[in-house]
Amino acid sequence: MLSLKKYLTEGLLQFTILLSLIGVRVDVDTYLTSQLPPLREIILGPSSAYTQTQFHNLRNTLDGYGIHPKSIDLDNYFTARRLLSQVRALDRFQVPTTEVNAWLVHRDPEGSVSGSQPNSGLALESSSGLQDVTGPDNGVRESETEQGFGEDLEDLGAVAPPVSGDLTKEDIDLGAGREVFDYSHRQKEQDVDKNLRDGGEQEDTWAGEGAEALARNLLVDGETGESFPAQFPAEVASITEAVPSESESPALQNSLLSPLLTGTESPFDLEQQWQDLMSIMEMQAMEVNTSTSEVLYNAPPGDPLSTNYSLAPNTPINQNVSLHQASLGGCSQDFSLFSPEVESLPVAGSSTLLPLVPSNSTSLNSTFGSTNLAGLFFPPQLNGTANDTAGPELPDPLGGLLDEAMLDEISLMDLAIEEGFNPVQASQLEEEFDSDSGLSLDSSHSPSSLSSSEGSSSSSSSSSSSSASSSASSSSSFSEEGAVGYSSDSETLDLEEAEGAVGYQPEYSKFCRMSYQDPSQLSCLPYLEHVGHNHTYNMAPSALDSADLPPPTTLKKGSKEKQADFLDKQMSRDEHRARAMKIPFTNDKIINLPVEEFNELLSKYQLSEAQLSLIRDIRRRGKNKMAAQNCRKRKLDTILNLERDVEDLQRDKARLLREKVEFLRSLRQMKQKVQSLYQEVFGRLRDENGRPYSPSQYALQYAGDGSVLLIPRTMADQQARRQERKPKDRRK
DNA sequence: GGGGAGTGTCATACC
DNA sequence: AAGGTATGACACTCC
Repeated sequence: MLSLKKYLTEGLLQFTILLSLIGVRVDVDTYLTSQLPPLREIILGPSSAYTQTQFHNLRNTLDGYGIHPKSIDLDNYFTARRLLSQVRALDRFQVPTTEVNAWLVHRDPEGSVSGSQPNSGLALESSSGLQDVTGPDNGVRESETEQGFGEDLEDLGAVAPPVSGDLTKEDIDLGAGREVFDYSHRQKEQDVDKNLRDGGEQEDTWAGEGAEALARNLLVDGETGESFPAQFPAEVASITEAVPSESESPALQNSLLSPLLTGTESPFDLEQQWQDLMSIMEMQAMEVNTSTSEVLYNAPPGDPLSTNYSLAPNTPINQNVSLHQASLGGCSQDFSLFSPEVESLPVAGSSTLLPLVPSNSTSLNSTFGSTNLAGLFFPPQLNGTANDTAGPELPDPLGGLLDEAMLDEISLMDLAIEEGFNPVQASQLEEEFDSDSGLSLDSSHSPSSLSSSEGSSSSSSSSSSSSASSSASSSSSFSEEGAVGYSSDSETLDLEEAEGAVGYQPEYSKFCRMSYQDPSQLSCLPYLEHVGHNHTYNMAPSALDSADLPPPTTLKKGSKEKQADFLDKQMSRDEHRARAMKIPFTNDKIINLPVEEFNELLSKYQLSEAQLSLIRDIRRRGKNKMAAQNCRKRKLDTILNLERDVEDLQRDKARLLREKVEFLRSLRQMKQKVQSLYQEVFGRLRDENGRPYSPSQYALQYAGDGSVLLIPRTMADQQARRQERKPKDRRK
């Protein structure tokens, strides 16, 4: 992490210096928002090849800003820009495209040196990243090495059906959004959809869940809802189209793969992983959706991306564009082809856009984790053609490059999750809890404290009732204990008693009711400060009139009279009624006295039937009022607790997902080690004549007892197929 | 003037 | 059975 920061910092410095040297003002935000790389890398993870397109996007966007393509500072410039975007992505769920680093480093020399290292990781990257989406027009088949790698990929079981690009797209892209966009195309697809009902249904699920969940996220095309999975399609496309046809020797690669991949891929439900990641994104979307999504969705009609795309609908996703092409300035046709908006646009007959079909487990596998695992782990030298020419010492197929690139991507994936998700969301949530702002404040302070005080007050109410009932001096004890919700301070009591023991001070009693004997708690309840309703609407006019009659023979309207008027206004309906009916005791007592004391009190006075009825109504209503308040507080408390539980669960889920990613990374490293060992052991094997075994004819088989056997490839292939069937059968 | 929030009240069920 | 509590629904006021 520290090294990464240092790296990025240096990049930023370079970027700044370069900008000043170039003298070009660059609107970084425009770049970043128009390219939208992050989620793709997050999902694709270790597929360094796909960052190539981003690289070209960088260059393409550069065009619009007037930097000459031949500028010698271009690479530095782009590097700086990429680093800047990485920095910016640190606080979000954006994965810096470190894959670009690997690709760039090895891609540049590829034009001139590729032939010298046909089996290196370079071949892997260039094949998957450059050749993959080569459209029909683009036709330039790249080196045989790349083709061979495509075959390798296919053998990994992570390859889409070996069909033409169009058909592949038809198979994969069943997105509803696309149908909306392209009705004619949709009509054509309907027949296909019928045949692919299962896949379509599953995709509907995706459209309903994934797209909806991610509609707020950065890379979701709000119109088609496919853009987010469209990150996969990019890889699917690359992988699929990198494989023009059935492998020449499928058995060979299958057998080769079997010891390394079978059994390790199956335990993981990659679709589930994908959905988990989508969950992460979804949660992340909760954090960043507002700003970025708007930027994305509100692209102006004249958006150069869409415009460019509409002008050349058949333009393939030109991931195929090589660095060489880009450096020559041929970037105009490569416009931001990975932009989600562009990818989501309907392109009739286009074989390049391959929106993800989750139902296509193969494609899905090829897109996430395992694909990358498989693809990265596949030893290029195991390719028969390449291997036959290889020396006796099998070169490390992936080498440090692959290790580095892959681990970079994985670590970036973690970084994205940790930096983008964890701090932004989890810490934010924690901050919310800690700072207790907003609802959390209410939750921790007002509701809970209220509820606690409420509970205590309730208990104190009952206890006060019991204690009051047990105590001899009911009145005093009652006043001091403050009948729950209607307690008044001594001043109020004095006023009440001075006024003939009628009513209480509603304004203050509201506070008391809310704070339950502790008005000081109101300072913690800002949302209660404005509460000052006067619910006297149901007061009987007669009662009001009688109650509001100014005291006779008072010539002086002094402060006392004003105070009396104020109190009159503050009195509740029942208080006015009680006053009108000349009830000889306060409503507080009526309401809060224990039954025994209440009855005792009633027995002390000669009350009419109307008075008794009113008193009982007052008591009933008063108690019900408190009950309603308690009920509402409980309700609010429940909601807040549920909210907190949800947040806790979300945090737990994020943590579990991070752990899952960590496990996947460990698994990948282990696979890599196994692969290295495999290559080392196989490369050292010699037949009776001292010659190395051909990987096309032999393979190493791991036995259950830990031993390693050299067996013919055909046999290994058969075993591999058997192992492939087992998980399927288990699922059934 | 409409609508949300807060509150009181009623009816009802339950303890 | 009476009293108390819980809660949905409604009405009302205030903002």
